[in-house]
Amino acid sequence: MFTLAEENYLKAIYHLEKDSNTGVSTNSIAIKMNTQPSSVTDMVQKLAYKKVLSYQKYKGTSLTKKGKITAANVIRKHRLWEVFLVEKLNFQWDEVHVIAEQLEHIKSDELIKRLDTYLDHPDFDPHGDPIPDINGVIKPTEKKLLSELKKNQRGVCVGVKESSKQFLQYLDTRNIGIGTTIKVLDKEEFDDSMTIQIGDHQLQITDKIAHNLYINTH
Amino acid sequence: MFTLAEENYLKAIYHLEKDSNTGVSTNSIAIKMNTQPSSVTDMVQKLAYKKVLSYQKYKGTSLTKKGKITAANVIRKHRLWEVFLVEKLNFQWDEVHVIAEQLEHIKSDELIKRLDTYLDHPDFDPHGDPIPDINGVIKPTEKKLLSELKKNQRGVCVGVKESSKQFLQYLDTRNIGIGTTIKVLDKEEFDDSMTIQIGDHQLQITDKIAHNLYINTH
DNA sequence: CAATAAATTTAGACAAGACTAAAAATTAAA
DNA sequence: TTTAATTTTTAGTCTTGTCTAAATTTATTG
Repeated sequence: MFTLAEENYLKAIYHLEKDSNTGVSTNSIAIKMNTQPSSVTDMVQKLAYKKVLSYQKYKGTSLTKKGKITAANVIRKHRLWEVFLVEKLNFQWDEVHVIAEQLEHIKSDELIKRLDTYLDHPDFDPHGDPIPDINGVIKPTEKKLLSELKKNQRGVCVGVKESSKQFLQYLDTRNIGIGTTIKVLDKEEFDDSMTIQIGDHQLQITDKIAHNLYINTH
Repeated sequence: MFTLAEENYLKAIYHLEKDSNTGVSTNSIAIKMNTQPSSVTDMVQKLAYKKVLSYQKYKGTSLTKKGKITAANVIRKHRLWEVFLVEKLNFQWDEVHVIAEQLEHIKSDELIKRLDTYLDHPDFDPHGDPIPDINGVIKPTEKKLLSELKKNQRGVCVGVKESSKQFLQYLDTRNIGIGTTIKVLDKEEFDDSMTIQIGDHQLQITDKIAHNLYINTH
């Protein structure tokens, strides 16, 4: 198993690899981890020995399959705990990161299995980021306008197109925010209005609203 | 702030002090912590410097007020998490200790405050042990037979007087076990039978049952 | 393409927390 | 009350993860 420090390095490298596509440099890891490059070199050599990443001196690193799965599992835990903190303990979505950084290192497969069940197998965390499955797989997601969703499709709100005060206020009073899960219950052909489900209550919205909300779906 | 290791020492010393009343010896800590006496000496000197315990060479240690509060807070977190694991994630009471040992070190006062609220301010953990309040105070508890409780009094099941197979099976089928919270809804003068509440359902029991269940109350 | 700049690694050190072996203090016992 | 046994502490070492400073490799640029 992996230490707390090792897990944090794996997570950082996973994220860096994700949005760069090339090998991850020592310096970029150091910046992300808020540490010195020399510390990164030490750790990276240790992790290479443990076969979770491949490494050549001066050439940067990239995670092996084992490394990716391990990292994705830490991220899975992080995001599930975030859902718990927001959905059950009523934290705001922007307050949970620091606490989830700690909770993600709790070691118990059974705990995470039960937590996932308890939260009803969420697909996204409160920031709208997808939650990897137990095998580290993240189903590909698409960012769409709510208006593009079909009847019975579900997704999570990840942003707005228009950001006028009035619109944001509209969303706020209806408890729609980043991370909110929305399901399309019905679509009216006539005027493109929709009936949507938010939490346990329904809402009728016009197509103007639906055209200005970005939704993540699988 | 305290490190994980420091918190574990404080917790161990707190427990040892509780059931001995005298100064705590280096060896007893070593045994409890599953470590070497020399390691204990090192740590105890460090903790003395931090003013959470008083220490004289060769004379053993005892926690200061600050030390006791710190230890009790770790125990508070441990027990609240145990309630969460059993009540919300449906773990068995004997499966939760190891996981709670990890969760007790999560640092966030707000988290614990909200968890406590979410669990409806429980007084006892699933083993029947009392949960200290935020100031580290444990309300004195009394172990009574269920039959001694008055109407509307609450308590938590901590053991049985009779332990025949039939009785244990009776309890099992009615979801009564160690840690189960029981509230007396009504007492019948005529035959000393009781109506009690367990979770969200009610149950009628005879005085024989009530005379064989030990209950912790405040 | 040589020289300078930037990135990376090595070497050596440190703090936390643990261990072993040996020394010192305390307690028990003959 | 002197010896023996037990407990506790000290001294020195180890591992993990970090750091600084110096050395080395790669990249850049005039």
